[in-house]
Amino acid sequence: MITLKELAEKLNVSISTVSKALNGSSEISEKTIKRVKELAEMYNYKPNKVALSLKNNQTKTIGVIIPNILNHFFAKVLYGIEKESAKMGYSIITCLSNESYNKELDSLQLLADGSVDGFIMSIAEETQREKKTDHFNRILNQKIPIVMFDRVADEVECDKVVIDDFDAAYKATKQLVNEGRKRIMLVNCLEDLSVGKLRVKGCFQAINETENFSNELIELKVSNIDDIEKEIEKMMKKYNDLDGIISIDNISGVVALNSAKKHNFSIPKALSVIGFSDDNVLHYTTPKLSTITQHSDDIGAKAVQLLIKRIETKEYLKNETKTVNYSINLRETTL
Amino acid sequence: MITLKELAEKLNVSISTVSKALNGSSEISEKTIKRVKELAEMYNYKPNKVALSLKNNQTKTIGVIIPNILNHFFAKVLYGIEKESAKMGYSIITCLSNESYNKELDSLQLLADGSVDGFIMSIAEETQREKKTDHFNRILNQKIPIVMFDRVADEVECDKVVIDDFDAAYKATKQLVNEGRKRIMLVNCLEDLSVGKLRVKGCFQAINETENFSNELIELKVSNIDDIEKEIEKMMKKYNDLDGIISIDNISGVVALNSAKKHNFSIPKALSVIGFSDDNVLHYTTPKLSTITQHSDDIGAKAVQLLIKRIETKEYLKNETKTVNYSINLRETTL
DNA sequence: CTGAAAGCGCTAACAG
DNA sequence: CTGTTAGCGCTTTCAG
Repeated sequence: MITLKELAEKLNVSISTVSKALNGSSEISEKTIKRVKELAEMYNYKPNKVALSLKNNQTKTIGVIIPNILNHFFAKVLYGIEKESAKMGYSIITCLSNESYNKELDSLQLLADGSVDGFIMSIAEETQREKKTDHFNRILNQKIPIVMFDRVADEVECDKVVIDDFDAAYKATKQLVNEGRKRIMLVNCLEDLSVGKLRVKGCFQAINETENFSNELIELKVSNIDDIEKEIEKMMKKYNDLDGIISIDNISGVVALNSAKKHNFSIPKALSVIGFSDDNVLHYTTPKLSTITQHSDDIGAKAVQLLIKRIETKEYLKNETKTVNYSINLRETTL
Repeated sequence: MITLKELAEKLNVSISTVSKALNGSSEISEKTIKRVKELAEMYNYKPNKVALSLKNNQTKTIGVIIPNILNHFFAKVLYGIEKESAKMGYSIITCLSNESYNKELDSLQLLADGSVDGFIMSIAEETQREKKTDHFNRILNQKIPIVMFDRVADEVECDKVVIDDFDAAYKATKQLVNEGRKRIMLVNCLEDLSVGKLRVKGCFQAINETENFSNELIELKVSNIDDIEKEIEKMMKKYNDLDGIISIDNISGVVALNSAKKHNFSIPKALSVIGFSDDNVLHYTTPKLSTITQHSDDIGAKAVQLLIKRIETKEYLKNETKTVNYSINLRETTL
């Protein structure tokens, strides 16, 4: 890596002349500019990013904190974040909280030492369960903006990107009701999460609106994802007249579908299944699972746009919450 | 964010005194150290990372380039990389090449401006198909170390982390042969990749070793992952006496299993299926898929260890290739 | 048109 | 024990 100083020496001009020439300043003669640029090209000069960051007091880097990268939803949001950031000339530093409050806290503090210009994050499960928010406010007080997506904290004053989780779950349940399903199982692995609560509310709302309460919603809460298959099978044995399943997370819809097949439910004739997800699960199921599709990459892209706007305008009041569209894809597991 | 200078002013001492006190230098009196540390604590002083990077000429940051984050294998490697890096006090800047040579090139050049101390990467499909390696050597010439994993370029002199792909595929095929399978389909979606070539070789080796060539291996090459289901089904119609399937990538084993069930193959009685993967696919299949398990997080961790060793010893000769163990998990789709 | 100098935040050699 | 100074690589104001 060659520096301005070294270029200056080779050219017998001053450092500042080289700097100005490279930036095409009108203070410098055409001839000098050309000479400088040629040599710079030859030595493949690139301004040192760290020095620029120090000088400009901005790193053009975004800190991203993901609760669980093995969840396809978050992987796809990250995909969206990276793509949009690159387009806007920003890099991303990625930290994984692995659902731990302490790891989330560490990551936030670590990167708040001047490493990043702002954060994009989804809150760790432990943090939401224990309702911790002080660490967010400390960062915000340092004038480092945060954009939260998916799992957000309403009490924290920052930008947010979400889908209308209540409405999505409501519509999905409504679909089952309209198909004439009477005994619907709600598989809930997201009990402690903000999104989970909204989705459950949406499901119950749809059921409560049915005439003379003829429809039943049986909620299966699963706290440990590893138990999910066992728990679902238990329910299928207990309620052998199930005719609908709605899963509000990324995985359990697929598991429920497989279990239902194993128990010889005819799908979708006798039993409908609908899950949350984006499209990748399609590779894994027959028949193809009907889903609420979240457009996770759009969520990531929107978060980047909000954050960069905030960084570049330095406008720290008036927070925005952007709602990204979802879509309902009825495929082969609904009527 | 408070700076040394500001602390110094408040304390009426010089900047260097504050710096030394904070670092517990023996040059400074106990009393001053205490005074300084208390104030620093109070104002939550943290040394500016960018300034440190500039001074020390090292960023404590690793550039990670991933071809496809939506592939669970890479997500899990990233998980391993992040975890190990954090443990070692490094951050990671993540770029996604999305299998594109240009994006890979851009990411490499972008971060080689002093943003990172080294790279961990797996090569983009396009790069491997077109056999491009110059861009790696340019980075290496700048004395920035690279560790490649999974998809590696043998011609490039750098550290590498792989599994014994040949052997893994060989053993998996051998398993089917030993079960008495005679007509085995090899599903190959990795035709252009270094790992794919090794695995295919391993499969054929196992077949060629059988007595009087009684076993047949039918290779199905699929270049576009979206066609995979269609192509597999086509083969199942064409060869209705298939009795074994080996898939050398992460996804197609599951797809093949689902298709086989749809075509009423009795599994594993009439047909065995074995795939590459790590454990997540288990959530998605009944019966549970037998797999070659790659321990992807170990691959990531090993890569970090190699890279940091290289960074901190500044020893640029003698490259290492580490082979990470795999395991064969025979579950419910093999005898 | 070109150069000297200051400063971003920090460390460390050297002077006092 | 404390302070001054130079320097990491760069931009930018100001002087020439």
